[in-house]
Amino acid sequence: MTSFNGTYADGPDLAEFAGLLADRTRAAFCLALLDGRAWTASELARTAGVAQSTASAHLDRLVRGGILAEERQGRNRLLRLATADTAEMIESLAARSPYRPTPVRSLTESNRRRTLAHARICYDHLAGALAVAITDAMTELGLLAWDYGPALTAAGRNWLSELGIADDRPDDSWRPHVRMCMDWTEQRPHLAGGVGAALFRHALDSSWLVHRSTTRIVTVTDAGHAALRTRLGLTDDVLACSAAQAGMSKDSGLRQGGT
Amino acid sequence: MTSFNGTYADGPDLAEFAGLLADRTRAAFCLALLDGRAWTASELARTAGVAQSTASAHLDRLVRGGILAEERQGRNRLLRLATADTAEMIESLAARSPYRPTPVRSLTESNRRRTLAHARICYDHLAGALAVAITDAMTELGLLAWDYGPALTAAGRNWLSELGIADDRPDDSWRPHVRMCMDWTEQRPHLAGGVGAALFRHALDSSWLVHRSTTRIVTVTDAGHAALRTRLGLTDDVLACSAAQAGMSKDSGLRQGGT
DNA sequence: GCGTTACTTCGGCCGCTGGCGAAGGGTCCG
DNA sequence: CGGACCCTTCGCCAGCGGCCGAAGTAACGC
Repeated sequence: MTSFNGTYADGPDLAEFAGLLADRTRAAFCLALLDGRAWTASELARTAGVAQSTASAHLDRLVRGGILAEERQGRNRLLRLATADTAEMIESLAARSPYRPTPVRSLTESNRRRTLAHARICYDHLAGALAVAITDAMTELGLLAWDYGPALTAAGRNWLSELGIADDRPDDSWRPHVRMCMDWTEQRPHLAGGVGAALFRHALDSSWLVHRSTTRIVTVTDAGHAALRTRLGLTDDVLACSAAQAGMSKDSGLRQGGT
Repeated sequence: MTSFNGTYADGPDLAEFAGLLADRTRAAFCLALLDGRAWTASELARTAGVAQSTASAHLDRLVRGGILAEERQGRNRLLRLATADTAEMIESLAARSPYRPTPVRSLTESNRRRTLAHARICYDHLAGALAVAITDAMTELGLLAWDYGPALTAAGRNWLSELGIADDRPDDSWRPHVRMCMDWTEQRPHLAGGVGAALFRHALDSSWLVHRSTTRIVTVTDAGHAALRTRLGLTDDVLACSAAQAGMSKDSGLRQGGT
């Protein structure tokens, strides 16, 4: 008698699905995979701080539940988020989730967080303060309009094609090509969807941004500084990693790392 | 050592948030509340088939987590989904969730499911086969365009204003006014967002549709039949509740119930 | 072939979470 | 004021679910 749920027994089993994400370890996997890469099982295990055996079972569940896709490569098990759509859902849940603060343990830790909050990868597009600033600037310049939900204006489409950005279709055609993604550090929307992804790809290809592949951190190159300043009117204080602080040495080191 | 999650310890606590929905009872509450009404605590308890004490604790958690909003009215505790946004999120999770079939226990049970799959309320808009058909018809007639994600065309805006539908802003202005909501019975998108809600409201106001308040079931009136046929070209087989079956007596009874 | 590496399976442990009913506190109504 | 009703608090119980480590299998490289 403890298990019978009367009227609403049939229908979608929301609890089961949500249960997939309702575990620290599995959630850590999904958040890590938000960088869009494919990870191996042991990388994920190490990141989440659990034994391989534990990770293995969790990964089974996530794959079976359709959240992750796996690909076997020899003795490696490669895991990625199943679809862009899935990433979108996880983002939106993450934005609603309470922030779990952890005491800062070191200076490098502090730097990591600051750079992460400034610009990071969010599956296939850019997130963080910089992403929000870009979105704001595009609105300011009349490239984005918000009247009927976020959309590119004619000027916006021109702007993109001047950059040589192919305006390709999103994989799921019924989903908006221009979409907003709630930024969990800024609690404000930033550009996502097909256009957001295309713009991010362009920024990487043009070496405006550099992505060090082991983390989600993205850094702005000198070329990126110039481009974003002239094309979007971004100011230096937005482009630099938040208020000038320690860690500039690291920053500048990374900045000249642009290919 | 069992609880330390290394690198990803800080950041959004996705697991905690997902945990709110990862319980049969709490999920049942949320799904029930998708009808957009405010329910009392005991109504919810009864629907989910748990003791009041159990429900009380669950409701605390859901309110504390920001999923539900509560309002005390004398000795009653009224609960509703916190925002339209919340409803949207729950819908989207429900659409991804596995369908949990339950053996059909009776004829009325079977009828209930059939009518629910045909047309039901989904927070502030219409869902079910009828909603999908309406969306398809609007696309067919060039009222909706999908090129850059779903949007109203100029013709669509005219069509709405001919109906006298105020094209009001959604509460969250950064979210698309025209949005698609994945239908969990049809597994195809139907119209939602501000426009979807306005259209549904109009349909109720004009007595095209009738909503019996104790369930999520919506039925089409004779006026609704006529209107949807002439305005959108819907055919009778879509308008009637799926393939002609038993239960017509009930149907016709409801249909003439239009105010 | 051998050792190494990557992942999986198994058994056992522990703690969290959800369940109940009984009793207690508000609120409403007659 | 008394009874009915709605909700909450409390104590207790049961079971699920996550964790680990050890042993087993499968792939790679020398």
